[in-house]
Amino acid sequence: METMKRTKVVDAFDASLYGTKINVKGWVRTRRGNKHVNFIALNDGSTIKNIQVVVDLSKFTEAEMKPITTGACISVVGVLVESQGKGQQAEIQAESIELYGGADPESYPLQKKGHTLEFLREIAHLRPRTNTFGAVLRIRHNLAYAIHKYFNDRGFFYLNTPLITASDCEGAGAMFQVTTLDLNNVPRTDDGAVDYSADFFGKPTSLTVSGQLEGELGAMSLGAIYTFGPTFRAENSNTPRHLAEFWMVEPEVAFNEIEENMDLAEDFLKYLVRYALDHCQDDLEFLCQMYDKELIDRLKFVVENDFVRLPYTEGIKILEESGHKFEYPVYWGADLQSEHERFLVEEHFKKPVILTDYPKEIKAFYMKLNDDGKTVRAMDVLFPRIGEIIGGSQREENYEKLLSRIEELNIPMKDMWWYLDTRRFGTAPHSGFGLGFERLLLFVTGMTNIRDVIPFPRTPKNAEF
RNA sequence: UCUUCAGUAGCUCAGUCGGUUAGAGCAUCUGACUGUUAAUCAGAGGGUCGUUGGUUCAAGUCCAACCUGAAGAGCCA
Repeated sequence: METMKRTKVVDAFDASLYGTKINVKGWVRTRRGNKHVNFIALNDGSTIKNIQVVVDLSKFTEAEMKPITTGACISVVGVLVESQGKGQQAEIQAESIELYGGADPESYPLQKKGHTLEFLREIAHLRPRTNTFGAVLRIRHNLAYAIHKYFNDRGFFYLNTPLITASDCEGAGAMFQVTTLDLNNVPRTDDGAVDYSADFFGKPTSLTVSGQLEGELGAMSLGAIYTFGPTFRAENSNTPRHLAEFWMVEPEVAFNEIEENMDLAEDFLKYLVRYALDHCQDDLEFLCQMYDKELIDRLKFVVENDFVRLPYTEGIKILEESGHKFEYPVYWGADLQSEHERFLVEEHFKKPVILTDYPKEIKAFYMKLNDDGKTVRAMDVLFPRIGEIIGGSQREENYEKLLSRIEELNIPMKDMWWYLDTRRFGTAPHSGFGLGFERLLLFVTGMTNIRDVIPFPRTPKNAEF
């Protein structure tokens, strides 16, 4: 087989290449035909499109063709031509084919017919070879890149916050413990407790549930930072919106007040959705056609319309006066349930809503108290179909007020002196928020289960791949 | 974790009132077909009916527990 430079499938639809000999490599999606001519649909992951390889069987032996089945990996050299058949622009007239690896058709689990998403979750190691997961994972990459680009272009610095933390009060749910102790022979102190002084860090440690507290340190020195990394929640949540390991984006900006925080969140979300529309057209069209006919219209709607900004108190009033029957009661001071959020976003306003100024009792200790003494400068961005996509706030910058909230809530702060130091030394107003990357991907791809927008989902009782 | 639904061929499903040999489509294999488009046509092979226990002359079917999956809820991003 002659050696020549490989052409990616995504680049093989260039009409200026017609008539030239090229080399493509990829995995066989289907092969069909008769005893004179075969057609191979070849995909290399560079695009959702397959390139059609036309094989004149008089030029190839039966032994050469037999292992070219769905799932096999081959390298093809041939002349790229405008397709003689309908259904594709270009095709390759095969001159030589090298088999890299066959795929026994009796045991290869992916067929050319459709599979359910549930079945594909059981073969997560192979599902990126499907159109759907190829599309989702290409969109995921593009949005990850867009996040870095957005912040970089605006002077934010990418801050790497720790994944292993010794603080047990990040305030966002159950944590996975990290230890090198022998669990079959745990060292004990005299009173029978686990002796963590013998552990790797000399104290109990966990996987982080949020980079926010360290992010605030970054904001109070570099001015504007963002984190983008994995976070871990040991909650026993079994829903289509929760993962035990997920990726979170957390910008934190010194001197931003809550209004500027909202401006940033809205502009950021619109930028990301616009980026996907501009750069992932083929993949979005596929997902739109196969799963959700209104997907692209909904994405455009979000980009083109202002988000509603609504104080919690007014939201409660709308819900109370709606006449709508809710399973959970609505009253001032109640945390909003999914049904309440959905009513506001999907039925009342019919567009994204930023809900602000929640009662302090239902929000985290670090949020800035309003002058009314009852509400805090929190903001949740609520999206249609997926609910809360962003949660954020202006942070309490006053040392005494922060300390009294910590005491009110009995938060163990013995390991958090470093966080309080930001308020002791050169404190300043600052704000930030957290965006669940997979929640964003649910919205942008139209997928309905969060396990289908991350390559290797981690959920209770599932860490197979 | 709670509620509901589901588990039958490699995949997607049907299986009546509990009844004697377990059904289809697709996939796979064999053959046919001179440009296919999830190709088409003909034939063949393929089953511990999630697991365990129970009721019954008889269980894929009824009962219980457990396992697994999904949807809704809670928690949250």
